[in-house]
Amino acid sequence: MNATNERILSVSLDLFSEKGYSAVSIRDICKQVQIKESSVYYHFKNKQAIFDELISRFQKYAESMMKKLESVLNEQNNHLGDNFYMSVCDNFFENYLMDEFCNKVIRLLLIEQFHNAEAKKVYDYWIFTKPLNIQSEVFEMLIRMGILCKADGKYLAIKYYAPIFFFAQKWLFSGKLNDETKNGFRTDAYQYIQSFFAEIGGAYNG
Amino acid sequence: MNATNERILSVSLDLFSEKGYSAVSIRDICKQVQIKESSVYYHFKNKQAIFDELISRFQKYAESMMKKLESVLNEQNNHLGDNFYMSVCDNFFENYLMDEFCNKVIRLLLIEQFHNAEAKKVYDYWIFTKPLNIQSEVFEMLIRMGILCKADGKYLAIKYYAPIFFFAQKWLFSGKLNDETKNGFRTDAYQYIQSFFAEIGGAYNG
Amino acid sequence: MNATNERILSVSLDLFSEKGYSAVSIRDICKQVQIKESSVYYHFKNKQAIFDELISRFQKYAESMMKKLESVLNEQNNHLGDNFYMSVCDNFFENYLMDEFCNKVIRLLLIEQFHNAEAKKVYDYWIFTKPLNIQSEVFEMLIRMGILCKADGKYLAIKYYAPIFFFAQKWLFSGKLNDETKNGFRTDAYQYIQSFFAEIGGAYNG
Amino acid sequence: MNATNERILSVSLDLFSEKGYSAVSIRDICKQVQIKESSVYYHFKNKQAIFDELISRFQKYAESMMKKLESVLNEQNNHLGDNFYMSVCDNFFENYLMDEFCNKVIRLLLIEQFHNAEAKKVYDYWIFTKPLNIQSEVFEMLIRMGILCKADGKYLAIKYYAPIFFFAQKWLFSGKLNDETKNGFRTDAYQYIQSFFAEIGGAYNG
DNA sequence: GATGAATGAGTGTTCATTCAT
DNA sequence: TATGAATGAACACTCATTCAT
Repeated sequence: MNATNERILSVSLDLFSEKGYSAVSIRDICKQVQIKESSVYYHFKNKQAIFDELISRFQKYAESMMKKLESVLNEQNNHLGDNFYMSVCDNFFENYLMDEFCNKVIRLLLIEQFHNAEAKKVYDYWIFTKPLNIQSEVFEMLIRMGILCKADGKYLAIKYYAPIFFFAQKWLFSGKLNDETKNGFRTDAYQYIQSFFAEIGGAYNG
Repeated sequence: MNATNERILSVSLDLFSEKGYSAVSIRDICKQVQIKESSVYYHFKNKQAIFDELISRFQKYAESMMKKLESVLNEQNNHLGDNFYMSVCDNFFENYLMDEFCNKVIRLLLIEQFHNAEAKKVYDYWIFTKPLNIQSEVFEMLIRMGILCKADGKYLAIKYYAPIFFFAQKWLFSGKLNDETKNGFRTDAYQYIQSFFAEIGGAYNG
Repeated sequence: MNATNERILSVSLDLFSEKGYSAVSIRDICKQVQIKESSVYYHFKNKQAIFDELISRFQKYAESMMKKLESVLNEQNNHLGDNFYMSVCDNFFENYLMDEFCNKVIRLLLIEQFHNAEAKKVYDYWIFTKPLNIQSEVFEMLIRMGILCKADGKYLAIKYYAPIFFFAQKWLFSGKLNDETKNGFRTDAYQYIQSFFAEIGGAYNG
Repeated sequence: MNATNERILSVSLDLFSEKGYSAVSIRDICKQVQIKESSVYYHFKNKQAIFDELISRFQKYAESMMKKLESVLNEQNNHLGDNFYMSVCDNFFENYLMDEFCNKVIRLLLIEQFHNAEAKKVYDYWIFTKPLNIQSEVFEMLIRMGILCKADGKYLAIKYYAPIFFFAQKWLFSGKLNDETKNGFRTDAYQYIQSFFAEIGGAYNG
């Protein structure tokens, strides 16, 4: 559990998510892990492999997260479960955007998207495309059920998601993540969601 | 105008805004400017000074831009001029977010905010704080005039600005800026603004 | 026989004879032997010891080879046995220059003579000095027997051996050793030998 | 003339020709040139570029050498000039095999042919193919003129060249090149040539 | 017999910067 | 104004080797 392997990954993620991949040297990592530089290469083929492993783990985690969200959606057949929407939000906020590991990887991707085409693809998919798709599904379901009258679920999703994304940038992905910033985000986000659904038709059963 | 001085700045901005400050070497810059590396140091104290000059120029430009916007606001005393709001938007979009020079600097700040505390401060101020302040003033004015009934101008401003920011990220600050991306942004943004004001109370006189 | 010990030696010789001692890493060897790098050090003190063992085995083999050749010579007392000379050549070609193991070691020595004084000594002895000495003995015997009239057996030996050496370089020590290259060598070498003895006085009883 | 540029090349050639390309580090070179390691990269793109430049210069030199030899051949129309053959030999020995620069490059190629396919090609061409071609031309000319009766100029060339090559290996390409080794080579080579032409038909007009 | 883990010494290379000319 | 030449500090990475298990 405290294997060197994992310590390298953990320290690397910490540093990468603060300064970006290329601004962190193997020396920097080793200083914190308390091993010599050459030892890193016993555990990882090269610096890139550390990055890749982090991204790969993140993708596995994100995949399972999103699957869970989608299964919650699919369970709502004809009538909405109590607080079903809240549970989707909670999961997405607490176990994704504010999850210790996820938050750091997203931060890292946020930085690296500018240097690294692959990182950009991953970032776009897991921060834009995928969450928006799920959001669209939610709205389309609400429309199908006659709860929302608006026709275009996709555009609604963007409109809904943009402020969430905005608050996330403001609170969660700049500076350190701590209880204060987490609460800042929660307050802004939930307040916004409430007023959004109030406007849209009172469908929000909170 | 074709002074070496300016050519260094121009090439640097091009490269910095594509790959970030530290991913661009003096070599890279000189290759494009067609001078030798040592020559750079006749014109600038060091690499950082090139960056600083770019940021300084941007800030001067942004300052005058924002002053112009505020003066437009202050001219609207008791009754709104025709298309006053449109002119604020147009200016902000065309001469700021989509202005060749501004767009590149913002891109650069977007990248550098993660490595450089000063860059973060500048980015936050000119992309979040300042535009939101102006937006707030607009909404508060509309509320004062009785055109909007909503009480919280600041919150309204965020809600309004977030999707603009979102569309800007999507169209204007990833990949090259060209007519296609500009039009993509205009379409999304103006459509959103229209529906926003439609919901808020028909105050949008477009 | 399938002992790790032997597999290390075999793989090492293969690689050394292709790329030279220092261009082959312990990693490379272990990849092919399918053991971990640290395991090598159970069997050999260090990398050099692998090399040394190969050379030592080669020297033992060469020594016995040369002794056999000399005993063939010594058996020819007053009258030459049928095909005696042919048998010397055949042995030298087939069981030395073209022997799988010998060929690889000679290749290795050929490469290493430039980096390693000891290797140079071994190479010179077993490729030049010793073969030339035996050759000299042959010619001196032929002169003693009155078959050849030329006085200087040593110079004759060099003149005789040089093209053999040349053909060996051309066919046997560049690129892979296979039936095609072996036959190329045999053809050139035997044709040359025939014409050599034809010129020298018809002493070649083939 | 004492430009760093040239000093790097000169020292590199010295070291490369002694120990081979990869056994010589940039550090080794810099120690002798008395510059810092990073300075090398002002003059050459990388280590390989030093090697390439040396080979390129050698090839230019060899090309002009061989052209000169061929022009000597072409001048002999119907009757052989006095000592024409001697002049070909002298040139080839003194200005090629024993030329300070050439000798070192050939040594280097001799070593590198085993690690480097390109080096092998260059070595084979300038040490085997090209000299043998010229030698063949000589013999074919002598045959055309009726001075030699042997029909196969090519085979004759190999037979003639092999001992030269052998003596070169023995005297010129192992250990340092100095007056002693040069004289050793000259003695062996000229003695051999004399006896070769004596056997072949007295065509040697020395 | 074999290996997981670690390491010191070294390799080629990049980079921002300096300074005399 | 511009540049040729040089450099110190850093960087990612390789390699032979050691040692406890």
